[in-house]
Amino acid sequence: MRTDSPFYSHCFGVLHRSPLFADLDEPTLENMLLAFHRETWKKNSPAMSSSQTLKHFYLVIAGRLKISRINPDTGRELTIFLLEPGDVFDVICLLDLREHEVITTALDDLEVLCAPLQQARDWLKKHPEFNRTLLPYLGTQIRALEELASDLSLHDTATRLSKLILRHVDHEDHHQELKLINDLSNEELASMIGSVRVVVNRHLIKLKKEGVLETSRKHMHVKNLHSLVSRIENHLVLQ
Amino acid sequence: MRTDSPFYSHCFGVLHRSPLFADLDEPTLENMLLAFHRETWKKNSPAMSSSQTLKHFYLVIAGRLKISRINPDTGRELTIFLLEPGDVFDVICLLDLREHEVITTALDDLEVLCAPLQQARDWLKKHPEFNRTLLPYLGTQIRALEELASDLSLHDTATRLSKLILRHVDHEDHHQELKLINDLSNEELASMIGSVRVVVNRHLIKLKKEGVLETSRKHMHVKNLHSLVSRIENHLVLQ
DNA sequence: CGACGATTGTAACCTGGGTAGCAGAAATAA
DNA sequence: TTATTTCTGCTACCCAGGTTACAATCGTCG
Repeated sequence: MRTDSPFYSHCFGVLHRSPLFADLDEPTLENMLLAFHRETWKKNSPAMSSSQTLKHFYLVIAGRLKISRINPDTGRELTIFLLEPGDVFDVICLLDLREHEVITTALDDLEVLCAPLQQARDWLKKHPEFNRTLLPYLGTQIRALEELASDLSLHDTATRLSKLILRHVDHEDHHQELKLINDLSNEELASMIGSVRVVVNRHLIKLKKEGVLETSRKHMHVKNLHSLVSRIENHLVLQ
Repeated sequence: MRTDSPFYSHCFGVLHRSPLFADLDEPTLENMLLAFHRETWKKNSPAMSSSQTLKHFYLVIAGRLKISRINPDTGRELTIFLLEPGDVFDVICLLDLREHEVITTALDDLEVLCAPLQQARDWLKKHPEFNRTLLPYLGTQIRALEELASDLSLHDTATRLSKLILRHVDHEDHHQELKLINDLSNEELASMIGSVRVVVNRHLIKLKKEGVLETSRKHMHVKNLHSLVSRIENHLVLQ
């Protein structure tokens, strides 16, 4: 990658905001960036295959990348991760070099940096500070997975949906818009909580009628945050 | 810990069979063992609390340790991990030093080694070879969690139970006994697949009637492995 | 041995959340 | 503009898998 391109400095900005890279010093970062090349995918297209992630390591620069699994018999899909700029993929292959069978989908026009997987593993050895930032990053990923699993088994769909929304409320924004997921279809939301479009739609309508949410097509924002919270804590299912 | 005790050599044996430690050389292992002290819990008692795992790092030497989550409203439990000798806990705290709220239960009389968490983190820095073995270990943990989550959302209880059994068939043993879970109650099995005793019992009885399994109280072994496999692949639900 | 707790077998019943289907609205393409 | 696709809203229906309850059986411990 050329160091004088505007894209290069854009990448730099993304890295500085990523928990994985923010702590690294400039020379290390520059060194890493040079090993990457750029790849892109169009919105709503399948992205890297599981054979590619065995050979290459990706860093999301722009757009969202959905990592999911599908039951081929029923067509049901479960979103495992929803990656955003600053995230890397596939961390599991990085750890054990074994194939990781998942479906990847570009939810937006996607821009990633790509380096040989072995290269990334070398960084782990050579740059202990990268190792130091990777471990907490792994921690949050594992916690997210564990939360997903236990929610699926311990909570009903209404609670899971409320938790999903709550987790993405932008507290900085005084309108309490949702970040990352505010433009997803009911179908995509369903995939994130391990349910189905119709059910998500049912619950969303109920939440709207009760004045908790406001939605227009592919957009939603929270009107009554407090009610949303108490609904999760008390498992309230009001009429 | 004293290096001349029989317990010490027992620990050595466990470590040599653990994927996490098998690759380390003798001096490193000895060095690590010296930093540990021994702790025990009685069968069926709650083990370490989530505040303890923030300060200490544990290595299972004997007995099984169940890591689970509970929905306090319903009493439903989901087993997240079932740790056996050679496993360590809590890897998530090791990664990010944040509290990890789970329930731990000793399924047998439990013997663990315990070291200060900071000590374990130092090993990661000082012994790159430990780091090297930890990463693949993390990989298998993450894969297990991901499998759990997607099974919960994409497969029915019959399939999940069959997969659980299949995963624990001891192929070395020509009787195809189950390892690790062969003496668990229906209740515990249910917790492992995110279901409920009655449902697990229903399916087990069906499997027995069809000659796939044989069970006596708290014990089971597979009679027809082939049928079990095809039942998972084809999602067969025979009468 | 006898009694008590834990586990398993079985039945009756109920409902959350799934499937199937369609109409209308909104976005997108032609 | 019209045509086409993608979404949302809504209805009717159905069943896997949950709850509850109880009897039978097994272990084990005084």
